[in-house]
Amino acid sequence: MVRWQPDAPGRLAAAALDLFEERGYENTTVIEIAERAGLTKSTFFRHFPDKREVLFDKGTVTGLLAEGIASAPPDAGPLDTVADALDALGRTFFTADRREFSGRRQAVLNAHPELREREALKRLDLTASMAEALHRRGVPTLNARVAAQLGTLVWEVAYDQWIGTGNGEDFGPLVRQALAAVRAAEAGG
Amino acid sequence: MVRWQPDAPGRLAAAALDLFEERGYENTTVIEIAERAGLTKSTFFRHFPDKREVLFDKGTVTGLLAEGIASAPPDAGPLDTVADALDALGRTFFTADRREFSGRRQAVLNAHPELREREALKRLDLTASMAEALHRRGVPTLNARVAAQLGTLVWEVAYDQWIGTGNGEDFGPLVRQALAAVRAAEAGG
DNA sequence: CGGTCCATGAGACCAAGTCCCATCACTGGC
DNA sequence: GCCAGTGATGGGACTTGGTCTCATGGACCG
Repeated sequence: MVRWQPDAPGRLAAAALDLFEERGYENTTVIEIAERAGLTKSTFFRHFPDKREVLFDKGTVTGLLAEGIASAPPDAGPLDTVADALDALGRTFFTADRREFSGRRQAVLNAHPELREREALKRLDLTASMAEALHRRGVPTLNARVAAQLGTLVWEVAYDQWIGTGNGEDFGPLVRQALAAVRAAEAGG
Repeated sequence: MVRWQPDAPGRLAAAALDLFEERGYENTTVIEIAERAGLTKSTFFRHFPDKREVLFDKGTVTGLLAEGIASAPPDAGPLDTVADALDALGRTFFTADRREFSGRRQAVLNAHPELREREALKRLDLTASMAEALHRRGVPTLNARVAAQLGTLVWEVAYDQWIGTGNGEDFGPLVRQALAAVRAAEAGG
């Protein structure tokens, strides 16, 4: 008989997602989230810096992406490097078992301005960290920023597809497909 | 003798910027901002939906940019269209007399995560509205999104230059210069 | 059996944000 | 000149997010 149920952060996140779906973000209290997870407000704020953050994970994606960029083939161009990193990220993070959760989460994020705002910040930081990682590979600053902007777009397109796809398609092919589409649009635009 | 001093929102914004510079965003209370402007908390929240918003203006930039895109020469390519719109925006909004204020404001934004977060949301919405405006001109969705991403980068680069420039250079030339640089980087990346 | 560690609980406290009602100068009609 | 309506402001109660400090009690180790 254990005293504490395991994985308090995970239970809090699950409870929060449930409640946000049921009553909406602003009609859900932190205390209610904590209670549904069998915990208290104190414990909630010990695991998450604020209410919004309960639906985000602490920089793991950013870190993995930066690693992926660093360890891409040295002769790859900037945008291919980013695509490689996204592909690797998909293998370790956007696995089939996470797809349903990601879809529910994304729907909630889209529906609530406060959460969209947090997501916007994450995306900005992600783009900046991609550019920085490319720069560390020797890509000139502005080229790195261009590739990061386009890479972010590739990511958005692929992620939307991944969530929307009914048959559980893998993330990697979707990335490559999105990359090709963005390149075509770039050439034609 | 008038009862109310004019331009309450402006006075609140000025007071807020002063106080954020002096003591930092999180060490400044909404009540203190209101008092410095000779007003009260009630009035503050009547003019701004929340504390962060006091340093942002209500969608005027987004609106002007969308207009600029709609009224660009019909034969211009997507990215040129965006650059045109940025140029027009510079003439009506980023005027020389606003440069010092913009610089102070930007320094404060950069220094405080909560404000950076709001800025990130504004930027995301701006990019989305650019893409939408381009789409209304007949640009295919993905081409529009690519141009919006690159246009946002052009804007960032030009805006940094504009703020950093000591001799009060006009916004328009900085936009064209940034556009050329981004295009060169795109070709070389 | 006893001490230490660590995740949690409890509750006071402050500031952001909402809401409702009072106030008071200005305006226009009579 | 008086009176009613309008609109920006003030005041204060109230909820909730977020911080902080201290207490609790099981687990692990000797």
